[in-house]
Amino acid sequence: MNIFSTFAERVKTVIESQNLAADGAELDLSRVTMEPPRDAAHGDLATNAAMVLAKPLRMKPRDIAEKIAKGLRADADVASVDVAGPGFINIRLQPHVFSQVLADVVVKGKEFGRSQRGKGVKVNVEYVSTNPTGPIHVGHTRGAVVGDALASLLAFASYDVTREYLINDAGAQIDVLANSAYLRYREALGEDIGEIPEGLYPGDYLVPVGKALAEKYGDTLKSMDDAARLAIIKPFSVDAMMGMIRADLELLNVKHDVFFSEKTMHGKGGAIEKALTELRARDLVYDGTLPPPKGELPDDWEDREQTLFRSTIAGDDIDRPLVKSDGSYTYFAADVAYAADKLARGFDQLIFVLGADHAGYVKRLEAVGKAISGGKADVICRLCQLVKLFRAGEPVKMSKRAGNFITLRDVVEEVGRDPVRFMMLYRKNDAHLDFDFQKVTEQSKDNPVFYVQYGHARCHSVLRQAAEELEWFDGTAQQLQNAKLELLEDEGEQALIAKMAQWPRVVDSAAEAHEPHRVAFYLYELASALHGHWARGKEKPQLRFINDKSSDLTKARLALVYAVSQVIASGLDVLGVEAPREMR
RNA sequence: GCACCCGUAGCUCAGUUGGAUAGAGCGCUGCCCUCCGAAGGCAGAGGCCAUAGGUUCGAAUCCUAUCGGGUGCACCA
Repeated sequence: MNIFSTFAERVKTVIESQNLAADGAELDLSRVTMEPPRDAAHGDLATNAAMVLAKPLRMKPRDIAEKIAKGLRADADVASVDVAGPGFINIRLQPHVFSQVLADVVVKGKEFGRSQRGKGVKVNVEYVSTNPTGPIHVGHTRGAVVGDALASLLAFASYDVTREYLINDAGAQIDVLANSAYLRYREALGEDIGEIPEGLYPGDYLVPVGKALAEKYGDTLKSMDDAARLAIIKPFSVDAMMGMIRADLELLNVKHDVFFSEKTMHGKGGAIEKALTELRARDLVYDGTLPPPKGELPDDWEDREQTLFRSTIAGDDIDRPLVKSDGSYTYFAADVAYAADKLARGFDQLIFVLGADHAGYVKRLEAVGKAISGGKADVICRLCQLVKLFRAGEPVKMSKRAGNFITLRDVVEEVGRDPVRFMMLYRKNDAHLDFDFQKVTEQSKDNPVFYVQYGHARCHSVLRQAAEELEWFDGTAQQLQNAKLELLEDEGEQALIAKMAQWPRVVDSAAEAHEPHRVAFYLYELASALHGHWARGKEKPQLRFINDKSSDLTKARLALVYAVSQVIASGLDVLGVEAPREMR
């Protein structure tokens, strides 16, 4: 039950029933919103309806507000309505409405808050997509977490979500990988390979790959010609790297449904060729020349006719080349074919979670999606800004020298999966983020991860305690479903219920804005409301959840505590963070 | 040179899609444990929302310009 959307609908019904427009014209009510007021003293709900309608109706906002208020007062769920400020309509609800919300949470548990926004919409979310040439670098951690959480958020808003990873297994970097692995293979056979030459990957992670090659093929690879050898080593190394990458992602609880190989689109009669032929027929691909880049000309600039994609018709700065001077496809050609493939699979939205260094690709990706789908599909790009690493306040230096870079695995193994995930989501994705190894593992209120998880654990601590102390309670939610929730009259209790009532709205708006960080901030607020109320029980023992005078009151409060635990757990689920029942 | 992102308390950041007196955490000051987890809570001080214009009933939010920080810029992946 989302009280904001239900009462927004009721306001609209009131407006329509009053025929405010003199000429009976249709009113545009799309801008009418229902929000929690900034100050809780104003009431439970506030709407801007009167101010939004002032202009089209050519009436004073406060006059409209009074009319709408009159209509709302007839609603049995409404306790009082005030018109305030420039024309806000503040609504105070009858207590039974909040009892209903709480009862709804108790019944639905973690399903409370699910939104129907995305019903019937097929969404593809692509994230991570790092090159399969080594372990995942720490720089990709944020995109991995944001992409994964965004996908979960959309799924919770009932979108039909596919989580996808593009394996860039076609380019020149795969040759480098194979050559590097070959070197390690020779090393495994007992050769002294000395320093790793410039231009090859020096990392230790290729040592086991070399050994595995030696075990499987003996020394037979050495006598082959380059082409034959590469044909064996390339897929072998890519598989090994992807195995490592998948293990890294699993460690961070990042999931994908589809791992899509770029290589499968190349070659004669492949997806790229087919896509380009088809797009040429639609005049989206043509042969032409590009204007030279403005400013400084690159040394090797060559003015030649090439195969171009008409991305400018959809807002890109220039049309983009599809074929390199050596006749092979550009990376962008693969992007085009890949987008065509996704669209052919029926996706309505293509979402890309990218690093900030890929900001330059946003326009062309959007252009590709728009051009190929004829404007029917949405392309949405979310950029993740850089993460700066700190250790106890000191910046962590990363040198690019051999093997001396920090990997995703390093970070997760040092601080744990939950702190990494939560902190990566505790910022707007396009804002810079400072990540301090020390701070994120601190078990104190300064650490939001801990603070929220502690809130969940505290709830379960109460439920455990109650199950021990009370004969009639066995700790299950079923026993709380008939609780007399109207007994929860304390302001702290009501504040908690009101906060939980916002959860469906948070899910809805976060999904719409593609901003999973809103969930993290909401959880912090909810945990804060819980901790605050808890402390009040210190000063006023009669507010404690377990009340020795009234089992009815105790039961209602246990229902409240249970509900809070469910909403926190539900939010943490979306973020992919564990909800522990006790802290250790 | 061009494009995109960012500029909010001393620090790190939110800000409900244009709404009411701009909010948290840290740090600072002063309080609260015979108590279901003090691993917590309460209160106080702290602001020209980078700057200057504009749009309107109303702007931190939208538009333009300027300043400052970041990222990227034919055929790389």
